[in-house]
Amino acid sequence: MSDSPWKTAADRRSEREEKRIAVLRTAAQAFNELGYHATSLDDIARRLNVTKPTIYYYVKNKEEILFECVRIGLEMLDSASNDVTGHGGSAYDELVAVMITYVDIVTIDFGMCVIRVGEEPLTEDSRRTLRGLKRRIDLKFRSLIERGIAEGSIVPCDPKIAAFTLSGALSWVARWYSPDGDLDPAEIARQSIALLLNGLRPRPDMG
Amino acid sequence: MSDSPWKTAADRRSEREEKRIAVLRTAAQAFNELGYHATSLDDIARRLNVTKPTIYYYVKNKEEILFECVRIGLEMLDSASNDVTGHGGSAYDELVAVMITYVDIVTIDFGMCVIRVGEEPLTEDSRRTLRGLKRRIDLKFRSLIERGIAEGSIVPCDPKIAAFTLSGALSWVARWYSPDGDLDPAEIARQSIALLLNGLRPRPDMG
DNA sequence: AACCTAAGTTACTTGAAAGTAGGCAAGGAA
DNA sequence: TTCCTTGCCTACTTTCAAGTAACTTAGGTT
Repeated sequence: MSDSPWKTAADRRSEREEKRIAVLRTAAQAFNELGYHATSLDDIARRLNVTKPTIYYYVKNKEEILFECVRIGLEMLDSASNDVTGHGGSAYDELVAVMITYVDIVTIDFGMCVIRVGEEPLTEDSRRTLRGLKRRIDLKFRSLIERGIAEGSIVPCDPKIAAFTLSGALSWVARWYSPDGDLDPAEIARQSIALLLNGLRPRPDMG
Repeated sequence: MSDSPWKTAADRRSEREEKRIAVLRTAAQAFNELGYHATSLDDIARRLNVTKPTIYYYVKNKEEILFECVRIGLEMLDSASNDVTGHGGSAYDELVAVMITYVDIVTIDFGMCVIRVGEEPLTEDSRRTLRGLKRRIDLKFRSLIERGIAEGSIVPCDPKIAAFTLSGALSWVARWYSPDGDLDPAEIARQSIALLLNGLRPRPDMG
């Protein structure tokens, strides 16, 4: 690692990439606070201490910004759920691990953008691409549930509806969670997941 | 009931009110399909076979349309949850009944608008009013849960997080449910609620 | 007959935000 | 030195949908 004050071409490329990510992350935060339409490119630029045309130096247009935010959020969810898989645990254990990381991701910028903003403002083309990603995540949930049912570690149920119900309960956290509130994401995740695992009805067994 | 072809003043008043509701309901459907911003007043007018200024004859502006759609949806949720209460059942039974009607409501126009569109496009003033209504519904869930815990019909848990988790799981139905799909709302409600009540973990007891 | 009101219409204004044209400064390259 | 590229700016155009002005027509009222 040289500490030369001069930048190589590679340095400049990665600086540019960092700035692009900063644009996206700042936009994601603004979208999450104000909504997509209520956020102007001037707003985003102001938060970055630059002007609007600078934004266009890093991204094609506003639509691309949202598309990328949601795509990154979905990639995070997808890869997190893959990382957790195949560590030799039961399907039940893996599902729990996936659920925990799911909450972590949807409570911060890109992940939150997936839930709060969604793909509604995008063109049909972009939506199709993102739906593909969503589907992969959904199938991950379903297949874990199916495996769990087969193993006996998960109660028999319709895996499709169960997957929607779980992801719904966890996604919803992104809508009401506030970093200023008195509940931190880890605690929320713990309790919500406990409810989903054990149900509202008391169990005679204490296991 | 006279069948005179002439209309009384009361007739005309109620016809006007019906038309206003038609504007709101049509708008809600369009909002649910396309989103608030992607729906122009011209779109709504076209669906009603009139022109845009006609819409303004029935409502003040676009914001009022959304406000009313969400307000009506929330009123439906609130009054449904009150109707169900106090029939002498356990808190658990009442909660189940509330959950069933909750799904019914959020899968059709005004109710769906509450979840799919939300209040993000509104002014802070309107949002405050609607948040008040939402809070009442949330407190209904919480108090049922608290009562259930006290009675022993519901498992001990944090009522706040539990209420959010339940309403989240059920609200999410409004996001993926499609009338064209092969799952009808009653079936969805039955299965999701069963999962929330019993949990993912198998129970040794078959009760 | 003269008039009013309800319920529409056509044709316009307006405003906000997306997106663009073109300039300028700094820093390395020839 | 001269020139090119990068990165950012000021100032502009464009677009699109919300909202409005002012007319029309049909019925009922006096």
